Amino acid sequence: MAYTGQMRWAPDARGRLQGAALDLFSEQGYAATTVPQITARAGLTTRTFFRHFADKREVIFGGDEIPERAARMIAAAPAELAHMEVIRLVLHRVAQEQFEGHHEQTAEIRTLIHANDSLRDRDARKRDDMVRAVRAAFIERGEPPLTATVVAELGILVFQVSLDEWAADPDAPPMTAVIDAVMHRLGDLSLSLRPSAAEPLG
Amino acid sequence: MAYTGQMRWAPDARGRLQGAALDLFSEQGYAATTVPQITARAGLTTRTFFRHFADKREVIFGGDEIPERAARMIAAAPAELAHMEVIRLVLHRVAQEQFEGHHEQTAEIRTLIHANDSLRDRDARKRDDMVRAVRAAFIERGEPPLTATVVAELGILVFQVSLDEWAADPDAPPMTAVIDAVMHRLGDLSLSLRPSAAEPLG
DNA sequence: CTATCTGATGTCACGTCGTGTCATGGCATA
DNA sequence: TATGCCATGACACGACGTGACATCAGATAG
Repeated sequence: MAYTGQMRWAPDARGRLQGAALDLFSEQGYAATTVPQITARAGLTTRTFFRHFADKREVIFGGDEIPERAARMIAAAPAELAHMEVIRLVLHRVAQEQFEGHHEQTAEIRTLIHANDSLRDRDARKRDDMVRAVRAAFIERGEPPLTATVVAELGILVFQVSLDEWAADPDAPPMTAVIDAVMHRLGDLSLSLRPSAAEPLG
Repeated sequence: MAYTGQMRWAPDARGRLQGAALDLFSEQGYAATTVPQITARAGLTTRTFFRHFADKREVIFGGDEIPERAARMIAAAPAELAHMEVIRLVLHRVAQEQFEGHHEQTAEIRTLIHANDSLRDRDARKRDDMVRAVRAAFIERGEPPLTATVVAELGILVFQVSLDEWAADPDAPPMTAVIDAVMHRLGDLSLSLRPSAAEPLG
């Protein structure tokens, strides 16, 4: 299936590499696919692959703008909103704009990631990157560092759990609904952290 | 500093490799240290390194029994304890038994990890492994899956934030106190998730 | 005391990843 | 036509990680 013709100056080299990689990963698995295989299918050379992606995993994770967008949304959120309501607002918008309507593709990528330790590594660090970005945004809002840390961790916790729950269920409700469900469960659990709260535990 | 003598059958090869690696990492940095350098200092060969550690990073992360121990503690915890009190109990014990008294060494390792993306990757996946173990333990206790997921994520969130806060501060209070502080902050923040809670926000 | 077995280590060859460096080919612009 | 820019190619190379087989110390049996 490798192109023998002159693809060198065909447009969208990066996109061709991503397409070829995703195809091969689903055909043979991630580990069994080599970079030369990918570039052969895309009609490019190995060296060019590493000009577009820092390493083999980035062909899946590359071009993620969620941290920046989330930070901007937090900065633009009404000042009077409670911490976790800012989180809810941002997550809803990210869900709608980035994921809703791409359920199948998202599920495929999540499956791929969960099947390979090297990709799980990278996915877990991406989560950490998101936490850092959100934390910085809340500090920018004037929150004390520990509060910003915990809010950011909580927000990304909700995001990650919701994303995997949503992606794993073929008949899942809209991702915004999953987010709300996770946040509600979080509220239940946190009750026992506040002995002052006078509600009995379920 | 490389041993020229016959170290081949000297005891504790694994420990010698870890010691040599940690020394070299702090002297030259992680990325600049090669596996042959490590094995030369430990008086062994490259091949032997990879018999003891699956890859170069595992010389830092290897031999981590926290997930198993945490799972056993959860299984043994009194059935009437609220979710987050089980978490608090387990985290206190892990803090006391694994970290208290090793502040300096812990801080050094955390610094090393935070300075290198490849190690951050691995550290982030280790966190995910802990979440999975804790989640499984709560499911074993009879919790529904989503509750188990969120409890586990929350628990490990507290652990990770507390560990880094504690390690980063040379004059930190006991780690158990940091854990309690983080959990208290978590309770504050979660208030806004429960509109029914009648307390005003701080 | 010797034979044998076992497990850790050594030796060697190899494939893949990822980078440094310089050469080349298309395209735009003057 | 000349010039420069930039994406890509070509090549060499070091480091990572693995498979296969050889070797050596110590334990155990006879």
